[in-house]
Amino acid sequence: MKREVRVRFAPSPTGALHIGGVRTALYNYLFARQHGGKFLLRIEDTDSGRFVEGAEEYIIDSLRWCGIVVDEGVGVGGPHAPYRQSERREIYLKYALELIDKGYAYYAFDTPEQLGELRQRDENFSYNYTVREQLATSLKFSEEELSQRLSSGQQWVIRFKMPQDELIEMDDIIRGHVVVNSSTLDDKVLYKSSDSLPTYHLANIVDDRLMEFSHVIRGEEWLPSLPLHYMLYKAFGWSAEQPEFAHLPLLLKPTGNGKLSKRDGDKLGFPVFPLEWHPKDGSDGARGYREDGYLPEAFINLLVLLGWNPGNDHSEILSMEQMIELFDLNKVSKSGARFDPEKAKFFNAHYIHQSSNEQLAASFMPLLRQKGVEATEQYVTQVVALVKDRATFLSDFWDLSQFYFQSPMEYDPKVVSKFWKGDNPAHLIELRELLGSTQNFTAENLESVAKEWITSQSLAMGQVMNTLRLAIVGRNAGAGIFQIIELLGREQTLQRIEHAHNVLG
RNA sequence: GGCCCAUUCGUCUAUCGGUUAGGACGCAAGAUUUUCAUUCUUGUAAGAGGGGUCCGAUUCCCCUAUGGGCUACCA
Repeated sequence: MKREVRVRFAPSPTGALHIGGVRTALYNYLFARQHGGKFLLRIEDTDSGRFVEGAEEYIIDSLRWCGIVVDEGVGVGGPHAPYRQSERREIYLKYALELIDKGYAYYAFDTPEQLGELRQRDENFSYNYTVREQLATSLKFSEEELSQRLSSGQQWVIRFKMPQDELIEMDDIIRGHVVVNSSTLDDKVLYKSSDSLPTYHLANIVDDRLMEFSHVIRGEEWLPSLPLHYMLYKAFGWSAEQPEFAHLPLLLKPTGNGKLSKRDGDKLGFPVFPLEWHPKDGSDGARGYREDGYLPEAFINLLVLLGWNPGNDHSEILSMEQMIELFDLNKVSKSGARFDPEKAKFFNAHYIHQSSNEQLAASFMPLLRQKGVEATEQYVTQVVALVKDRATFLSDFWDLSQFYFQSPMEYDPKVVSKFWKGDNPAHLIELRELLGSTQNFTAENLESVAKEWITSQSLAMGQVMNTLRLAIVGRNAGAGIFQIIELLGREQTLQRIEHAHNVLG
């Protein structure tokens, strides 16, 4: 019997959501949608010390921008609410105590200072079966001493009693069968009295069970704690209901070694976060894909391919719908994926070229208004049609199209020295007359009229055309010159030629 | 150091033991073009090393090397 697919994205609100995290969310989402299941958002804020204001909103905004829809959880609610672990704190202690009752866990009274000392004395110190009987734990205390310590207000933690020399056999959808000897593991803290909060491990297992997840899809950094998680499920007697696991490969730096970090983006000139991040405490923020001019479709497309591929029978250009249809956890690669900013650009350029002129114009209008440009949506749509093939980012549009809205402020010196010489300026005056008197002011007609004239005068096509372009555009770039001229209109065209003469002589 | 995971063109990857090792990005060349682009065509470039198993290994096993992750009262 197959159970209902329920998966979750469970970030910790310790800062902006890294693109690796977005990819994890995306894979979870695709998996859920493909199986007609639910995608949940849970916030794991059990570390009061690392809480960052605004991080949760950032996470929600990022998912929304990417088009990843949360079915249940923080921000939308649901039958297992609350979904913020800090609001579930009263749940966890019960489970920790249950483990103590069953003999799978124990109280430990070591202070952080004492532990620090132990680690300093022995570099390889491990809190495990070799030392727990000697340390200040409930394992060696009499009941009286234990209750005395507990009631004295002394701080304690509950640790998992990792068994000695037991083979823990695990299965991972991506990595296959993994076996670890329990003796190499330590007694992880499950619950701490200092803030009455569980650690990740306990909260994670308890919540995953309570919220009835069928699969846990998370980053590879969690693989080392998978044995502990297996042991916890077993200790609670939940092994039969335990979710299936899939550990995703990490996202690596574009160059050099190590996993992608915030500083790589700063150094190499690309964003590591989906959205711009402004910490409320005034510390350094970071740029985002959205603000850099990426389309969300391009962003998720480049992200989905970092660790997964639809295979040779399919294009790498994938819409969310196609991703949902094709995604396959079994085909996720095992090794870390190096992020390639060049390919990111390719995807964005592609999606911009594919976008409708109306859509692009709509996102361009606000920027134009900011620049103080007055233009109708219809005109902007026509402009966009002519420039979009030259754009890689939404943010390229202004540079690419400024001359459609304003006369050239300056003329590219290189182009000037190449074409504003000899008889060219004089010819341009003649061409101006011609354009001024041409009745049918369309690109097609203008072009044939101009070419006919150039040929009849035995002039060099390139010389005349480029001089004209210089006067109209200011540099050697842009769409076909007659398309530009048609859009600009007769009056503006004649004016610009005249203006060029006035400025360039 | 210990434990775990990984290793195919520069990068992302395909290959379910037998292929001229395929695709995409990048790069290069060409075509189109009055400019800049777009687009199209072609090219470039790979199984970490060493042992096995097998008629046959990129594919399965072992060792080495390299890379990565974890090793907190962080997630």
